[in-house]
Amino acid sequence: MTNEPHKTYDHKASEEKIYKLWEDSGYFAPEAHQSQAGNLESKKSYCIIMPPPNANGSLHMGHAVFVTLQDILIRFERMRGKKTLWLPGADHAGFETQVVFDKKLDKEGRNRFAMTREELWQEIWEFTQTNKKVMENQLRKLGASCDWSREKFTLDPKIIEEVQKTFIKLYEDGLVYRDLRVVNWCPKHRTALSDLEVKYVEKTDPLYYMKYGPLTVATVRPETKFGDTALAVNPKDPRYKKYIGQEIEALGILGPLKFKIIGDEAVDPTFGTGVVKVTPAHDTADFDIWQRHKNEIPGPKIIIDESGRLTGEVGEFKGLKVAEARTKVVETMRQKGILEKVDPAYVHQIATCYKCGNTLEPLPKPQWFIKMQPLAKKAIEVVKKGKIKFYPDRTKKVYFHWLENIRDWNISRQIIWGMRIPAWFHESKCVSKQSHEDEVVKCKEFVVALEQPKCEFCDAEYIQDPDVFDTWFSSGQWPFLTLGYPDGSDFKKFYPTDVMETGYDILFFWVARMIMLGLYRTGKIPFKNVYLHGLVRDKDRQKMSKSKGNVVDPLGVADQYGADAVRMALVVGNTPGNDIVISEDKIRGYRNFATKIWNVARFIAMYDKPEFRNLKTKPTSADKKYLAEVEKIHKQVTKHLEDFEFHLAGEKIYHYFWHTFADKIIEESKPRLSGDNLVEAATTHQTLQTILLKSLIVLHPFMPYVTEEIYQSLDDTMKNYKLLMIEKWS
RNA sequence: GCGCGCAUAGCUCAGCUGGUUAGAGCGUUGCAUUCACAUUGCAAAGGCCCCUGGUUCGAAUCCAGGUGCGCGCACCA
Repeated sequence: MTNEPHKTYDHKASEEKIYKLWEDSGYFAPEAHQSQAGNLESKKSYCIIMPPPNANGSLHMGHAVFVTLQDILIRFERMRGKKTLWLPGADHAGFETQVVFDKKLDKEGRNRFAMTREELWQEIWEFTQTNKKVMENQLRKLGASCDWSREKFTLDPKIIEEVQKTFIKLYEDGLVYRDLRVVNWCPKHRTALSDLEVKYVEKTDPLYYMKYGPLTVATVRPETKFGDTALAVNPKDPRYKKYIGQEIEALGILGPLKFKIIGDEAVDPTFGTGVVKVTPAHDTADFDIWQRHKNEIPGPKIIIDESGRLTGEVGEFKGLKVAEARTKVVETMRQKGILEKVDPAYVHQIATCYKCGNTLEPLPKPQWFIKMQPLAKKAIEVVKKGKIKFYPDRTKKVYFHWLENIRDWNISRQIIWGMRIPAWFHESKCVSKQSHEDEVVKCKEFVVALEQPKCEFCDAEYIQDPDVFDTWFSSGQWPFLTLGYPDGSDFKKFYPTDVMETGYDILFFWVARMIMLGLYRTGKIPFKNVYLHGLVRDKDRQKMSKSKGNVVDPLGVADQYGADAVRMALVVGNTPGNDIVISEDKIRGYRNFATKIWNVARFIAMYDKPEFRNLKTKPTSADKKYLAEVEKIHKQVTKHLEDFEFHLAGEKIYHYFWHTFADKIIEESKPRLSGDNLVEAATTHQTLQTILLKSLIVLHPFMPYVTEEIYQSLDDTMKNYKLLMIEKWS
């Protein structure tokens, strides 16, 4: 330290060097602990599976949050002597990545629908591999002490195989089924989406009242008229009771029509006219009505295609986009006198694609669904019994609410970037035929299996389902997949993991599904604790977004102010589960704190004298008081970290170090240090050194770089180990 | 419609299971200093702890209601 000329901590000179020191030491891996004598002989293990960032871009502040919090926990537990494993990974992020890649193609004037599956796959593969490398280095820069030797990618062959096995098991247990349903279809992306991927937005639209013979129907979607197969009323509605079971004649746009009128409880007599047109192909509620009246009325009549244009028996409207068709249909109805009136400002919620914001088109599609209720029941149970704890505790109410009302999960996606579904369809139409024993045999329509099956009865081939899994189906299994379930030794050692730390925005998408699928596949909970952090916002509490131009790039500010400063800014003042406010001012403040730490260390080193070594020090009562004080802070920080109160832990040590240690203790020590009484000076110096070391230990999980840099410059007599990273916490 | 939250200094927020003069950071205003600190230190100003009622010896803290705001879920055409 004495020959260190810099007056400030130079993070640029330090970070890369220090990270290399850590990584080369091997202590990111849990195994290293066993070889370390003394401190790290504990048998206790501690594991966090890192939420795998999507390999389709670079890291943002949200990633910096989880890196910081998880690294704090890992470093804390490592110093406490546990065999810590923080397992990193990356997610292929099926749909998300395909959307990002679509945009890239768009810029280049290309289109994925004009590419072969193989070409597209290969290009996206390379794209994700490049991103993955970038992200790995960004994680390093932020100081993540994770075990790179165990890094996983969701498309590793072993992982794909296990995911497919889970699907097969679900199928064999009757929890996966294939069914024709009206699904959430995005006409832009041309894939179905799960219910969670639907974003409802409020919209004001005209409500059109259309005549159907003697009755009138109110709708916002007159263009779906061509797909009507019946009318429905509430069976208790006195106005319409008499019509039930009857057939009415109506003037349609393309000519006269006949509709049967049915009674169904789902019809709300207070809405509109109390009469509903049943369009089973293009409305989920209508589809359900049809399901209940299958033998009375015709089934889905498709008049809108996958790109959101009119198709089928729609006359001159064929090929029009839905919005255009609506205008023209309304115009035609007006001319023909079918339109009774228009309520111009009807406020309602419409389903949109969470990615592109386009209106979703409900379309009937056969898809793979997971029956969620049995899985949800167990997932509720383990949390109710306290086997999994939530931080903050209130988040579990939200978790219960969702699980208690859960609906079946559509896991089919009509994209190519993802894991293929291990289902195989019979090539040509299944034909019944006579076997040699005059029995009627039937080829199976589909087979669920890892390998391509052979048909027992004919020469036709089974072709694999072109669809892929919803990405969350694979990430929902991430904890046990990454640990090498079922036979991996890591699985035996580290599962269930200790903490799942992630953003509250993916509680349903990810956390709940990990619990359900983890329980289902392994019979055990995937983790013991769930810690949820909030969304990152700017100093005006605005959501960060590129369009607002308020995005703080974590790597940019880390480069400017140091990773330690960024980490600290993400911790202090941010309570569990609440949104995280960050600003450059705040980061600058913690850069100054790093400088403060640096100078405290420099100051103490300045007063180090070789002759102190031979003196017997005599701690005064003031020294003892100071030492007790730092011990108390140490205890408090320990408790806060055990309770996942990062903000309190960070603030406490920050405040202590600056305003007690630097401002008071050091200031008061100055006269003694420079005085003539050597024993007094040596004692004082000794006390300061002890406090410094203790502080460095407590600060290390939060600000690993500057603390390690200082530790490296300390005299060996003070240290137990070569690295602060593995110093004894207490 | 159902559910979950939040309302504390100019701004962003801490204040755990109720207990002496309500805290931090940033900002503002003075003063000091280049003595380890591209600074830092000392000090000051600034709050009906949303409103109303209740429980209590005592409430920012617990309960009820109200008001305002945020978020999540939801197949009313």
